[in-house]
Amino acid sequence: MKTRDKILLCSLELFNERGERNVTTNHIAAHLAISPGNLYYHFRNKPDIIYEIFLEYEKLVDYYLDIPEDRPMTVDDMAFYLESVFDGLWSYRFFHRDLEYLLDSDPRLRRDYRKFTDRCLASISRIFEKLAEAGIIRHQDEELRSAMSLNVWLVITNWMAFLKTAHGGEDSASLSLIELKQGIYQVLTLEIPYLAPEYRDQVMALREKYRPSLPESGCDMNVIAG
Amino acid sequence: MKTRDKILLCSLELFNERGERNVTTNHIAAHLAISPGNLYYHFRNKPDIIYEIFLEYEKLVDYYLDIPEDRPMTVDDMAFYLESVFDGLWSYRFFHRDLEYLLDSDPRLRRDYRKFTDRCLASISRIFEKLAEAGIIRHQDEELRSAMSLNVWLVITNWMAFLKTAHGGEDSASLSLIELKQGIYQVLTLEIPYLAPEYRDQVMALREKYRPSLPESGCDMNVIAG
DNA sequence: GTATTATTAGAGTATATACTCTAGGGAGTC
DNA sequence: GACTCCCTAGAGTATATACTCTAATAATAC
Repeated sequence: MKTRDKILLCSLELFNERGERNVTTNHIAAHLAISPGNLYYHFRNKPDIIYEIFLEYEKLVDYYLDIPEDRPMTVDDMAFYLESVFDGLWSYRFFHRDLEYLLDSDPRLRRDYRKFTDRCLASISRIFEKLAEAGIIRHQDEELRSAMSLNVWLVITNWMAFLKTAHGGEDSASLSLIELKQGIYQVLTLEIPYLAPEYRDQVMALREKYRPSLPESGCDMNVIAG
Repeated sequence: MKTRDKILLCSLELFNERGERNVTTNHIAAHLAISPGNLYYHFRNKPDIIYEIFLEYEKLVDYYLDIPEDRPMTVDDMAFYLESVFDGLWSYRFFHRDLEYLLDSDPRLRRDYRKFTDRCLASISRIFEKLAEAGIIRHQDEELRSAMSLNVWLVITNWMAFLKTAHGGEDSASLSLIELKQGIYQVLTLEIPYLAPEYRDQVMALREKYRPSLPESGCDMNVIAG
């Protein structure tokens, strides 16, 4: 593997584990057993590294949220979207943690991230539309659909922060993908009142699969180090 | 005003304006025209300052979310709760921005914040319960109510981050209380399907008051510096 | 008054952080 | 061999950051 790619991979790992704020370029170089000079040969600065990682993240989520327009949507599709998005969120979990600071440090990233959010919201809205076309949920007007999509986005992107701050162990590092995916339970909660009766049981069964198993909070049991 | 209180007030202002990460103890001292030694006479370290500010924030929100148990709840009460909570969020807006880092820096804060979240969730859930008792929304079972409360909490606490990252001007500082309160629109969106027919129009009218007036995104018009 | 305590100034320090600069190694080509 | 190009090492630097230390001043108690 090329040094440049090793830097990106290692940075992502360290950022995810310790948070971008706690990872310096010197840490990254040391972890790879290369010199700082070497790292700065490949990247002009830290925001450049982060920007490249964002491009990967963006690409992944765009791929996941590609909506096939040649066939109706199924409940399985919806489950797949949810699983995928939470997978992406997990793989690049450092990103949403320090998002505001990162965007303040890099105008390019701010611009791109804004467009990225817009695409995600549009995709979520389109998913709702296609779920309605397939008779899985009831039709909603455009305005309600976009407000709902935004709520779904807020729940998805904030679920991890909630887990890290309100639940779990002594530090925010202890968090597992399993717990993260309990966010799917929360997202499906939003859909409940809109479900068509014919599909209600199926979706409720899906939701049940993600029901949080841990006690509400204040307990460190069963927390798996991430 | 006592130096100690001045330090707290100035810290809060600077944190809110620039983000905790961008404000050093030296900045705070300089801004108050006092010496670093003086600041450290009053506070052992930076997390101590933040902890004290959190205690104020906690006290304010606890006060706002006190539920009167001697009378039924009204739609006006609900509006008041929403307005109040977003006011609190605005006054201490630095806090949720760097929450994860702050909690990692101070175990005391982590513990207290967790309990604080639990109380907020319980209050939200109690509000739903009382709204149902008053016939404003339909009754829901305990499990759905707590999942809904959690979604409300996620939307409330993440709405500001969304505005700062996905909308608005070139930096996350440009944000107004007006825009923030459009989060109320999002919260009320969650309640729509549960509204009792008799109250539907009233709540929908309330919601309409907070409808976002700005174009969806990618536009810098009308953004008021905060 | 004096003694004591609370408060303040301000220089100073250890460490960290992002980043630079120079020198050079290794591989391919002529 | 010499030239070039890509890559790397590693010492070094300017700045920032959180915090300390000492001495002096103001307030209060007796």
